[in-house]
Amino acid sequence: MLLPIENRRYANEITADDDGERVSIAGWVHEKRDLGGVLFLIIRDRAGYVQITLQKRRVEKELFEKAKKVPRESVVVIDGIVKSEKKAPNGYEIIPIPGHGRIEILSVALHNLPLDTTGKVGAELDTRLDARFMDVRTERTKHIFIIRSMVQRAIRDFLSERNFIEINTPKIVSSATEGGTALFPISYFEREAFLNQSPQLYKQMLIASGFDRVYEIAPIFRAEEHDTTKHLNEAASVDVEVAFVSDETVMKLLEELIAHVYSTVSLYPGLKSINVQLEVPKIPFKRLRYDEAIEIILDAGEQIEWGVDLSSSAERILGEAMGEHYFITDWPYTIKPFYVQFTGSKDKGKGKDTCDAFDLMHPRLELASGSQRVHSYELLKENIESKGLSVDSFEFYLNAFRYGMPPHAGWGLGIERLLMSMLELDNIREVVLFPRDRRRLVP
RNA sequence: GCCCGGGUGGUGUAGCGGCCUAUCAUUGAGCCCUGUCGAGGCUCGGACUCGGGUUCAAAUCCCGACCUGGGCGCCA
Repeated sequence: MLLPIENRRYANEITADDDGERVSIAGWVHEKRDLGGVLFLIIRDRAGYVQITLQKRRVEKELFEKAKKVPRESVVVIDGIVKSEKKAPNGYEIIPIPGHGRIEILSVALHNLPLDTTGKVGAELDTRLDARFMDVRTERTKHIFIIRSMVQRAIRDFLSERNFIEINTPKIVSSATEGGTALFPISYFEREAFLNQSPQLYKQMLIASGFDRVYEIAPIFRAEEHDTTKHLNEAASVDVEVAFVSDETVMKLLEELIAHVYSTVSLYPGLKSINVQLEVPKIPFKRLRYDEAIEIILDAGEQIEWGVDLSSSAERILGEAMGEHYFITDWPYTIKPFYVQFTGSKDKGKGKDTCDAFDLMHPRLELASGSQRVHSYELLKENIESKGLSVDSFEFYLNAFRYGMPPHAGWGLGIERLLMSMLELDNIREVVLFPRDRRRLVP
């Protein structure tokens, strides 16, 4: 390597004040502007753009020709002097050093790029996903994924500050977590196994281990054939479980987490290239009981019976009525999983048995769901049986409830849904680098 | 899984029976141009998803396959 590439500066580490300094820059050739006697190369790195200016009269002929011929999106290193220049973008440009000046091409890009990285010509999502590596070179997409990283870091910071232990649970499992969703079967040596739909059972088992506050950020897999803008077959979930607390406590934790994530992201300057105005939601979020939600939906003229899950249009009606984040609480017991705590007395006598479960809703879609859990071995076993599931296949889980299991509550939050709702994106695939959906397995 | 749209140069599009030897932008090649920042000007190259059918004539109409966008269902 001829150039000091490892001491290179990022675009945002140079200013007009560095006038006269010798620097090296490494990146992709974003644009070339050939004016005949002067040639501008716009080099893009992770942090931004730097203009390299070559004046035909002042540089060696070979260097000028080389710069003129370098294909867009090629990777180059440039060694030059910073020159303060009002006419240049950002108020400075890099001038290759006379006599020593050099532009080294580290990797030549093919032409006929799969998509335009400058934003002049758009591309459809499908085209972008096929060439995702190049799509991430565009401003908007790059910032979406930097924000995704910020969000995950903010969540980890928030939870570890509150004394949570980050855990890792298996993604290859022997049986379904809770029924309901379809699982992907895989071959595990001589046996059949599945990809995990949720860490639910394992995080609860760790509550019995004495880790009284746990969380995991990990993929979940759902084999549903849905093909919509808000579903994925592989998604990322933040799962939290807390011992010795009620559902109300974990709801507070959840809303505080959401507010924390929003306020962290709202400071990010890259938001403007996604064209979104981020308002930190006010907490506490409104609480809406399931029966109140049903009233609102019926008042809007939509047919719905007490005891069923909410349809997409029902969710929309509620979203419009609420206008901001809200919780739906007191769900019918029959539509929630066996590990959810039965409320018991709240609606006694009405034949409408509820449970201590909640969903966190954004006006556009559901973000999270959680509950107070059953911690009695007997009750849990009974629930598994009454939901028509096999007690035998849950033995490994039930065992954890027989030797000292504290009361506990928790939730699972979809990271992609949080991101798409926060960034006002129409398609959940926008926030996944390499999404897995009904049709897409590559790249 | 069901219902409704759509597949035109690398990308994004116009055209929707004959005027298509297919529009425009961007990209690429070449030329002119010393301050561009969506640089500009001129020249050139590059496409009708595939298969079958209707018709004197198909990018255009019909059928099938594949791909794709949206809605519903399922689901988080």
